[in-house]
Amino acid sequence: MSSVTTTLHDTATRMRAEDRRELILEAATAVFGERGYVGATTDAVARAAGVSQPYVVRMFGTKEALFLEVLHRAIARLMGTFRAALADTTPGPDGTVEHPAARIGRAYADMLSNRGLLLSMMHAFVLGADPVIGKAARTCFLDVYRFLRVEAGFSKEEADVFLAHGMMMNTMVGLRMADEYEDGNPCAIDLLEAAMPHKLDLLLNANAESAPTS
Amino acid sequence: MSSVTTTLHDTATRMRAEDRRELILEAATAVFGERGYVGATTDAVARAAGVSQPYVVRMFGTKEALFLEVLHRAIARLMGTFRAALADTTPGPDGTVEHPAARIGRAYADMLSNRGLLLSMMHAFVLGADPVIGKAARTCFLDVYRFLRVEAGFSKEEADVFLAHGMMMNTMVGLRMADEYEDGNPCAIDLLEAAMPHKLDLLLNANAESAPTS
DNA sequence: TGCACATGTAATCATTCGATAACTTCTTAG
DNA sequence: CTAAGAAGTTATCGAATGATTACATGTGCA
Repeated sequence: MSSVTTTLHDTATRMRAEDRRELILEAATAVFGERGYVGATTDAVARAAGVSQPYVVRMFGTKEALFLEVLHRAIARLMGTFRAALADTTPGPDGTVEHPAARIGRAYADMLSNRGLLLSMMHAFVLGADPVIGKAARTCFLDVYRFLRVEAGFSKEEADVFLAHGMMMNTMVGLRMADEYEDGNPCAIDLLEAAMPHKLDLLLNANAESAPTS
Repeated sequence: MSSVTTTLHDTATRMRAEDRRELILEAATAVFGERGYVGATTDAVARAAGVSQPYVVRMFGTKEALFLEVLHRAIARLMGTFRAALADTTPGPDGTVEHPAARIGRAYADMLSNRGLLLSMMHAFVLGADPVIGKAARTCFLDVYRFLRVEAGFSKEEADVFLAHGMMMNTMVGLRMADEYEDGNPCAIDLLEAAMPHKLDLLLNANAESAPTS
């Protein structure tokens, strides 16, 4: 068995650094989302990515640099998804094209399944007091706001309502409120129906996905 | 000088444990709000409260127990403020009584000055994966939702909109977005005007308050 | 072929942090 | 006045963690 394990391990190693980097960033997004910046350990990221802890540190320099890259990639992916939704003007089954706000809102709901991505952002958003992470988080949030106002043409009020509901949904994800829903807690069911109209299935699917442990 | 310092120190010590407990909880609320549950250290709480680190640990048992008490006190204070606003039916200067939602919304805005209180809650809200803190955080959030629906008579949609904007404002506080506002960042000014209509002064006042450092 | 570089790992270090133990000092009831 | 308990500290420990160093191994190219 040992030889089999060793063989499997050997065949799995020796990846191009660029690809390994992606694997680690993917794992780090999940771990940071689950435990937050301080609570996540470079060792947990390494094990989730299947590499050794020193390799993670050496590839990104510091844990802070790794988190910043996770944050920037999360925002980049969010904005990429938004831009694609904004540009997608193919008519629906009824022949009409949805309003831009509706298309972007749907795109956001689709991202609910990527818990690590949204929660890595949220963890950054509550670390404004950190001189490095706080500054980066403010810049990222303002980038999203600017996109909504300038590129998507949202009014102040539209952008406010959109972002507010986004923060609300992120909070539901962060709280793992779907756990209470699945436990049959009637108040939680009521709350989630209120907060995630037509999007509950997406949240529950996200909840079903496994998260890296230990 | 040493004797003076010693004297001052001596006169400041020897408080009733109950009062000292309040001091520590107040300090812990600020520290947890600024650094989060994992990032906050019992030593930072102790120094902010003017006591030794082992005293903090022994009084509350564990850091986790201290955080849970901070969280529950924050929610209790929030709900107490909401209940007072709901019960306060004194007419305004124009002789009319505000709608309950407007009164509670104003009460929430008044709490923006207590950054530690709101952010300790927010940090708990993104730790849903923690078996102890996550469970407590879900229960607290559901208590607030139940209050809005049952006691304040909010509809599902009203509660959703209220909570969503609450999460949005908390995020602005967590991001220290007022720093960008004060730096004159036009996008930040636009965002804060959108997110905090008629409440910007309260956020900026909160920003002016000093936070415990080191 | 063989060497130079890229891809990793094992071992270890210094710090930090929560927690515990043992001790000191003040206060107060009898 | 004095013992007993309350209030609080100093010293210290063990575990966890980010980072560093040195080393091993596979791989492509002249």
